[in-house]
Amino acid sequence: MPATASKPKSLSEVLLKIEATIANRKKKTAAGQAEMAFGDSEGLAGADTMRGEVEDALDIIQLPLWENQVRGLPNPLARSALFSVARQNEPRQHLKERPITSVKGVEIFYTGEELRQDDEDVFLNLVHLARSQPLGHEVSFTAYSMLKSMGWPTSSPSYERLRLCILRLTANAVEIRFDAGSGKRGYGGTLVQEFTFKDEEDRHWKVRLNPKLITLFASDAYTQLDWRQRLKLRSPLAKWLHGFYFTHREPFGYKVETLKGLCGSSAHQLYHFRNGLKKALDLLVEEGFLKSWRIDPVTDVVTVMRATRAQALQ
DNA sequence: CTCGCGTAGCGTTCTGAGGC
DNA sequence: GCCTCAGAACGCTACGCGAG
Repeated sequence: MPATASKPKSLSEVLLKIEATIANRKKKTAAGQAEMAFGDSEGLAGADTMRGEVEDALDIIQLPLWENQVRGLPNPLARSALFSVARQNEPRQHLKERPITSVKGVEIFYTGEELRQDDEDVFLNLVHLARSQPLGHEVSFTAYSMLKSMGWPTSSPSYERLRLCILRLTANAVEIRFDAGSGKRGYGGTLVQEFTFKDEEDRHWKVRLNPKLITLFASDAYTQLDWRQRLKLRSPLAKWLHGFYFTHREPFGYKVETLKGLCGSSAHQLYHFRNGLKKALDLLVEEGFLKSWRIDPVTDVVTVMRATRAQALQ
């Protein structure tokens, strides 16, 4: 098997490679042109390799390099029921081209096993790991480190839970259309493109994300979520609200019923959901994310006041 | 020290009943 | 229609252990 040019692993490596290639090309120009004019096969092969490398390099797509204590969360995902808060012990539904409840300006159709907040945790973390290299390249990690970084226990059920989350994120089809700043955008595909569980040699799990995911991470399409704050929230509804209100600098008022739909709650009665909502909002105040909240007794509209950064850090 | 696994019991969440 | 509360279900956690 002929040796192939190794793929560059990071943006800086790619840039170095391009510089080296260009320098090399300049050196060879005079002699190279003469060789190629005579149909020198090595010269042509070299030119092809070089073109491939440069094309590869120009195609590089990389996520924004946010800090370690935050996670990049695409607004359309936070403002919809794609990652729902459904009861944990309820069997997950298999959905087929199901329209997902979302705010105005976001349209989502989903096929696959129902996704919940634990899937979102895993997805956010995979994207976080993937941000340091070009999208579409393999991301490698140990299950243990992944569990630790999500604050999950490292006991056997958690490994299985993590495996199933990645499986669900791989075996689906999502169609997202949303308005962002400069007009309508969209994404279609799986959330995780490919995975390998536990490489026999190094015990690492490997996943590959779809490069087209970059559409969801344009500067006006995603939010940098406070990860440590999210980790402290154990209730799925509190996690969802945290993500939802994180994408709103000045949150609008939403009716309890609207929030129930947006978060994909499985509560049968609205007052049951209202109870859970009150507890979750209290939790967000406790963690310093919200300054206060209120449900209007007449209109049933929920209004929240976000804490300033300084207040949140206290 | 990191990683992976097993298990008992706790805790969270939802539901239905009963009352207002 | 809404609220409170007790019971049920089961997922999650704490803890300990072993391997590398």
